[in-house]
Amino acid sequence: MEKTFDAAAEEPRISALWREAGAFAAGAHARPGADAFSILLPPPNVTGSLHMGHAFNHTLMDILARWKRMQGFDTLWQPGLDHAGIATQMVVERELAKAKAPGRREMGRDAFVRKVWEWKAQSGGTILRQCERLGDSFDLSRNAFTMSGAPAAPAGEEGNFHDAVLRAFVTLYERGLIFRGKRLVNWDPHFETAISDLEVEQVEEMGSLWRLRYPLEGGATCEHPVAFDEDGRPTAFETRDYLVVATTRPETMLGDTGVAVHPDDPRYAHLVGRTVRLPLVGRSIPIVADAYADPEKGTGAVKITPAHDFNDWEVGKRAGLGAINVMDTRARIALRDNAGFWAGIDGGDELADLDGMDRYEARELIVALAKDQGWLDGIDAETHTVPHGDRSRVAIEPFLTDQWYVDAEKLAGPAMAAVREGRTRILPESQEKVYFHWLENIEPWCISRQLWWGHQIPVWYGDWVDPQGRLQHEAGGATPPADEPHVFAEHGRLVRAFCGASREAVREDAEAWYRARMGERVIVRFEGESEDVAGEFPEEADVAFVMLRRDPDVLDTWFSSGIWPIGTLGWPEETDDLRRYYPTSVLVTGFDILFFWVARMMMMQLALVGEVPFRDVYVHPLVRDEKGKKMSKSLGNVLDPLELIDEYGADAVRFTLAAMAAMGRDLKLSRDRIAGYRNFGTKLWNAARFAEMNECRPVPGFEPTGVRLTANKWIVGETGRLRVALDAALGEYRFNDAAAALYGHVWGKVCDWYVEFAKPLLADPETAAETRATMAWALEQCLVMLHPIMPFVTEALWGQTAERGTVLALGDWPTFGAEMIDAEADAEMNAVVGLVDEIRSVRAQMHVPAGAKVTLVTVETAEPAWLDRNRALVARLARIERFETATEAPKGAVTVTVGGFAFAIPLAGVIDVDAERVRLAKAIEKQEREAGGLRSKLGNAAFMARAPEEVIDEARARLEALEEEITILAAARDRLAGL
RNA sequence: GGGCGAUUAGCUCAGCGGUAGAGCGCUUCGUUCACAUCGAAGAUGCCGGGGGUUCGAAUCCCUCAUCGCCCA
Repeated sequence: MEKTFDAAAEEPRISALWREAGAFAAGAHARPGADAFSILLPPPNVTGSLHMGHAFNHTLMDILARWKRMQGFDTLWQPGLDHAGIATQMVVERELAKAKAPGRREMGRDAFVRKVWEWKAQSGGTILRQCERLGDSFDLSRNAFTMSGAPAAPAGEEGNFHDAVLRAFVTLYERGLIFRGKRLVNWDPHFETAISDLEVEQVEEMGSLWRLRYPLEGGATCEHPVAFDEDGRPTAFETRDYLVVATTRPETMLGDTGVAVHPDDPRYAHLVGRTVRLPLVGRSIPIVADAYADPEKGTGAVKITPAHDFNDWEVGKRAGLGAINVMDTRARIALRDNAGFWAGIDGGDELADLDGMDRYEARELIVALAKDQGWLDGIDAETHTVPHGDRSRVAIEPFLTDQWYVDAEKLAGPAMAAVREGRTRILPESQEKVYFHWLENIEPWCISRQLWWGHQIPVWYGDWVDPQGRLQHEAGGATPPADEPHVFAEHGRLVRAFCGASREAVREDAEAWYRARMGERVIVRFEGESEDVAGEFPEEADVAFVMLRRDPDVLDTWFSSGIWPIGTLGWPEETDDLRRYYPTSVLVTGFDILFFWVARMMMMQLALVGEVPFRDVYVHPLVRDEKGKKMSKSLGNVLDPLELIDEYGADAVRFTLAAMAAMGRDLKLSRDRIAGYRNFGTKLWNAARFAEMNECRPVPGFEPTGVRLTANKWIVGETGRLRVALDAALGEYRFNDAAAALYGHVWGKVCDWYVEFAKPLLADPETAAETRATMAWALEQCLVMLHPIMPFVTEALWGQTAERGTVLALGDWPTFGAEMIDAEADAEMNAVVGLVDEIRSVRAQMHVPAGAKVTLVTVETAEPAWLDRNRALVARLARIERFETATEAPKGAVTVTVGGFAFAIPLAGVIDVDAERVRLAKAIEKQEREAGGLRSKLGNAAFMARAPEEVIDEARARLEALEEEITILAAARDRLAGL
């Protein structure tokens, strides 16, 4: 064997081994009749590449999957990719621009979608190959994709996911849980699409607060304070014929439809109901009373632009103000063909200059005009939060449009109940509160996107026909009848919506509806279909013809990933997989997508199949850099997991992540830490190397509880202890405890002590055979139990140390436990360890040369039995040459105590009396401090009366042992005084 | 503004009612036949401040301070 594990060379070979063995197939290594353990890979974006967050998330899942698989559960780890609407469309558009190819608009929708599929075939899914480097054991034969089976999907992209998404939409639509509405949305002017609340990030920016003067109409005036007394009360006023409003967005004044003041604001009470004349525009707009106007902020009067601000929208609704949209989809001022804008005004020349201008240019121009025309009252610097699109990074524009919404409030109830009733657990518990808080305050979820890459909404529109059979072609401005839920106003006319999972279903539905209103001779066609109706009604000339146009929008990516749990298992078909693996066992995810994904999956699965999607949700922290900063490309502090794997090996990276995965806190990753765990792998490797050199090979039928030698019994017991601790930790997602238990066992027990104990035993023919077998077994168990966290090095050693019938990934997880512990062996070896530690410590402190051999004197008539039996070990580990007994410690010796026995080490000529005096004094002081505490405790009547008996007994026993040691040490100190 | 969390050894963090822990770093010693990606030994803590509950508090409660994060 080499001295170290060559991760770079071995890892690909081992990955291939697993692939060939089909080790990750669902159900591999399942016991007959085993329960299922299923876990979903949160589908990475098809555009993505593996970053540290994935590496962490995947490592935790892989540990669970490998552990459960080895335990014999019917394990499914379901992988797949997310089509990631905006992100992918963005990437492909960027690629097209880079290649100087025609852009999206030039090539048209169908061609563009084909391009995206081409791109996906070529470079999508890189991330899944990168996952192999990490050791992810998901079942790639079941790889899913959120766009599989979509109409334009090329060969090889078949699947049911598209059908499932449409089915989900139709089901929710039919149950009234999806609706269409005209309201303000968060509009991304860069991508020209609506986005949901969650995709908006609030960014704090330095900005200005502009004060604008709006002239009062009808001779109204207001008194404005100009001087104050020392208590801040106004003492002098000036009469003004204008109102000052403060705004951070002067450009939206073009769409103002009112000015609000607080109802209790004495300054303006008399003005409520009057009007102001909007500068530049010339529109008369009312002054309204609304508590939204904060008397403390600005001037206390606030301009109201319902079409461009969420708060103003609400004020406008309350006050009955109209909403005038003054921008286009790219957030440019749009006035020319804007009928709503021109209604009732004729406007000044400046408006022509503003038309078509970007919103920020328009802002500058309007401020300049205000200054020139004397209605700019002043400018204050102010910081404020500005909403930004999380993908585009541009300021979003509240925008009045028709969009599809999920009535999230109705879905939230069952999602909260499921957690409240414990059908789904969220861990750590603190995340439950976050979950509830969000669901309790949930707003309708905007799910339509004005994009091309995604699931096109399965809704078609045809002209509305009223119950009397009259077509409403030109019903401009008509509002949909209240009793008709499927009727909407589209581009100024009424349309009837038909929703269905297939064209056939929609055609049938539509035909039935139209025929009921217009007679049997109605032909329904989809846009793009032939308009030739001759074949169907050859005899009839007066056939009514209805054309259905599909809603061009696509669904929010999170709508489709929201059904990931059932969609990947074949829903809406009632598949065996669904029965077998649903609900999934656990979802492992970062808290950053608790709302985006987890809560929505809960809502959607409960709505669609009436059952929770997962039993447990383990919410893990985010990976940050060494300084605790979120890793980001712009900060340049990104640690690339692949680079780290190249440098330290996948096992080291995985172990580090597991070791740092304590619940509820961010984890800060450092290279030192990874190097440390790489060293741990080397340590294990060399223990195996030692075993190989000593011909320790697994013995078939080896029975660990049948060993005779104390040291062997001891390591068998320690191994049992580890299994219990490890399973307990993993069962509660305490990955860091699992990692610590393994580290402590392998390094602290096996390597530090058992290997050393074994050395003399291996040299003695009497004890060699049993020790070889035990050593092989103990190491084998280390490999097995370490495998979920460090799969590569353990698999390599597994294959190297014996002929195996199977890969370790499909090895059997142990079930032994506390019954393996032999209390006597435990006590004996602990005494040996204690003695060796004491002697080593004394030697180091007395500066005894490392190579020097010394004598150990038991200050007693006879040696304790445990020492007698383990002389060879102590001799070797503590460098003892001779063992003696004496009733009194020799002069010039140092004293140590172990298990109530006093041992002396004669160091005549070597001993530094002063150093020994200091050492003893220090030891006694420490013991006395503890003993003192215990004595006062035991002397405390309240403690004796109220503390549990075990605690009292424990304290007594501990005090007794302490006093014994103190006696010995004190005697040693007194003897020293004579020197 | 609302909510959540953190404050423990030089650093990064466990522990969350019964004797203060780990890794890294640091100091000293060591080329003993598994391992220098190593071994042995060692130092370092009023467990953020104050108050309370309790026989007993790093751990539970209150409060203050500081720092994060999420939602407005």
